Amino acid sequence: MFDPLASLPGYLLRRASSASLAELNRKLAEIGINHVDASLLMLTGANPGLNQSEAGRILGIQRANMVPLVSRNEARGLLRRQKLDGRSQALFLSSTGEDILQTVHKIADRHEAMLIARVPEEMRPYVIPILRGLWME
Amino acid sequence: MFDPLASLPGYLLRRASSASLAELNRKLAEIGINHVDASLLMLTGANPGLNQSEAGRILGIQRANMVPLVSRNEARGLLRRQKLDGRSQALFLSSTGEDILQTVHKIADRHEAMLIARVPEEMRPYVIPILRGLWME
DNA sequence: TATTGTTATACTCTATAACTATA
DNA sequence: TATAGTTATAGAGTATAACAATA
Repeated sequence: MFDPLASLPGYLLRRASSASLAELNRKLAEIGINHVDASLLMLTGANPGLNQSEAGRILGIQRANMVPLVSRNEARGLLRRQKLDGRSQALFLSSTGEDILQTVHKIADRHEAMLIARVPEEMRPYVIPILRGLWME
Repeated sequence: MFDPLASLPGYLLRRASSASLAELNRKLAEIGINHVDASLLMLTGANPGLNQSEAGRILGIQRANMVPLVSRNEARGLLRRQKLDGRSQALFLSSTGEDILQTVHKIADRHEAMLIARVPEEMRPYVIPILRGLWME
């Protein structure tokens, strides 16, 4: 059985991404969130007060889809919204959110370490530059 | 604005994969198929007569989800099914399927070349080994 | 007993269009 | 006019459970 896809970077990218995501979501399920929630918490933790649309642009999530994402994390008590002006609202972590973010970082670090460990040591310095290159928009 | 996700291989993997996939699907739309159809055609072209479940296992697609995938490509006249024994059926490309596969290969080659071109030249030899490493199952 | 193909279904993710309120 | 947030909805992708027929 020959797999002609196994030498295509685009295909490998998709399979690697999907496997990594599934594994990360299994880990994050322990604290009741998924990888999208985690990315929003990490972004908000690093940029308190950014607004919802900015967060969406950085995360590649459309305005309309930010609504249920922010709402459920607010409902969980992890995020809060604060009116910036009449139309935009700033996002902040609650104190519970700050605590959860520590755990998120631990889980993410463990996950990233597991990923990188699968790459031969001499190639590891190239992982991030290569992935940044492949991520074209 | 600081993006703490931009240095996480797992996150870069996801964003790179999603951007690459969207671009590939735009190209494949010209011939009326998507990346999953393309992967099935390529696999079947390389392994005529493999059965539906085998194809699903290699492509990471569940049995149940192979049904509509194979059906629509059969309905398009690209694939045909042939009874192997009472329960399994072998997959083959039709002659139209063989023709379309040539175009698929051209599109895929163009896509992969575009991807790889975005990686600094001295790092290109590491792209496939790194992605294979990151693809853990 | 395990496997193949199938159906039906539910759930998540993402995309689009339209609306309001505001800058 | 352009932007922020929102609602509603449609489509695609994926996951699960169950079933019949067959190895």
